[in-house]
Amino acid sequence: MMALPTMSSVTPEDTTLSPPPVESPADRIEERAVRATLVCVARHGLAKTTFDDVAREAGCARATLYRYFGGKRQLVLITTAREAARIAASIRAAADVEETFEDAVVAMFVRAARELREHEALQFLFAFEPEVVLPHVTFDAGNRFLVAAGSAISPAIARFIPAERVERAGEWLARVALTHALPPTSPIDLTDEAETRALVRELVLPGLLHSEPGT
Amino acid sequence: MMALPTMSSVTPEDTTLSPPPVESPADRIEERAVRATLVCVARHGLAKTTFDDVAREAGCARATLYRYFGGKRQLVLITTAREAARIAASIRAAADVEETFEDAVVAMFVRAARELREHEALQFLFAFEPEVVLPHVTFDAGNRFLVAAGSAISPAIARFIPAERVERAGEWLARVALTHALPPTSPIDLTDEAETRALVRELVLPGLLHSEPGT
DNA sequence: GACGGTGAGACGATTTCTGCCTTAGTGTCT
DNA sequence: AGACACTAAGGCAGAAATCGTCTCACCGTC
Repeated sequence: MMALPTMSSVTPEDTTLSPPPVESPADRIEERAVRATLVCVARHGLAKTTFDDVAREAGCARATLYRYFGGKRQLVLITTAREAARIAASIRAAADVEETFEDAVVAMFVRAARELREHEALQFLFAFEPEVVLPHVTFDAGNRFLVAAGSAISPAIARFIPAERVERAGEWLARVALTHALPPTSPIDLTDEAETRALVRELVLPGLLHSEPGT
Repeated sequence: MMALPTMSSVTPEDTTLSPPPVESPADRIEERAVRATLVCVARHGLAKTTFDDVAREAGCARATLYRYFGGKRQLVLITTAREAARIAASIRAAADVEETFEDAVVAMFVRAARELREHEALQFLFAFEPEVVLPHVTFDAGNRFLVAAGSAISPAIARFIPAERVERAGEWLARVALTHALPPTSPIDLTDEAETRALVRELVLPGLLHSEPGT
């Protein structure tokens, strides 16, 4: 069960320090709306979440949300994009503090698995509205999701891999991570660092460290 | 997160053995509907649960539910009554296997706390729709809830208490249990057997074992 | 074959949700 | 002070859902 997030007491400083800490009210409303969307989806599911719910949870009027987003569809799209970017950044950050390639890959796998497992909205969708998410993480006309995920993590492994193979390596890492992180449950728990290291050492790294570039 | 209960594979035998194990289809549908209601409330909350949802979850047609129950209101009432009876029976059963009064009281408290904590539908309501449940567990024109709860557990303590004081004792035990089991959280975790035993020994039993009957 | 019970679906009535609008209130800038 | 930008609150009409009831086909039992 999740804690009740009282949106009235929003802490003005966030953990993001890349942009200057000034926060325009527009950013705060957009931020609150995105958070509220996630809270509502985690609580009621996407189908049962209304625009009213999000506005109430965000502590603003419906009209304000219409001004920022065009409607429920766009709100969900923006929320999804934001969450994807946030998770990708989190995964890259986990890799950036590691010294070796193996450590970086293990850290990314563990971080990715934890981000997914602790994501209450995503968990709800996987459990009760899989038709909403499954099409996006499986075949969707050219593996757009896997390609995007691979591109997102490629920067984190660029310092370990020859440039011409970074994209392929990133896509493959994303593929391996997804296979183990998403249902159906795999025998390996990617949130467990030791298990993940064994997997990475035995099965993942050998495929990435050989010298021939492949097709 | 809860497991996905596939209602299609309903086990024909239940743990209830008081009535003969024959189960008419009417009982099975009513049983499925009650279960489905709890599942839906745990998943979406009471406000967002539609009659359609319950019918789909129960694996039967909406018309069938209308035949058994008159509508959402009655369905919820019957479900509530059934759950209350089930939990009360569970609490009594926990007491019945104990030898001493102290053991019985401790067992009832622990069982009650666990029933409440593991009750996903109830947890959802407390967390997100408290206005639905709070009026019933607090002042509701004569403490109907506490009186009912006390009467429900009185049979389990009748063998330890003089008959003329059983009702008052049951009502008081229910009161103490509720104070600690419901939010706001108390320092004592009633699901912890040792903590509960200390509470019972120091504060609960002394009030019940003195000889004068009170007003 | 008749019968009772069920699932599936259609139907209007009602309620809710959506998207857009106006109004009043608040804080900032000039 | 006054102009201005922005937002909360709520009204409104159309769209969509939900509700309650109905009919009909199907199926197992008698």
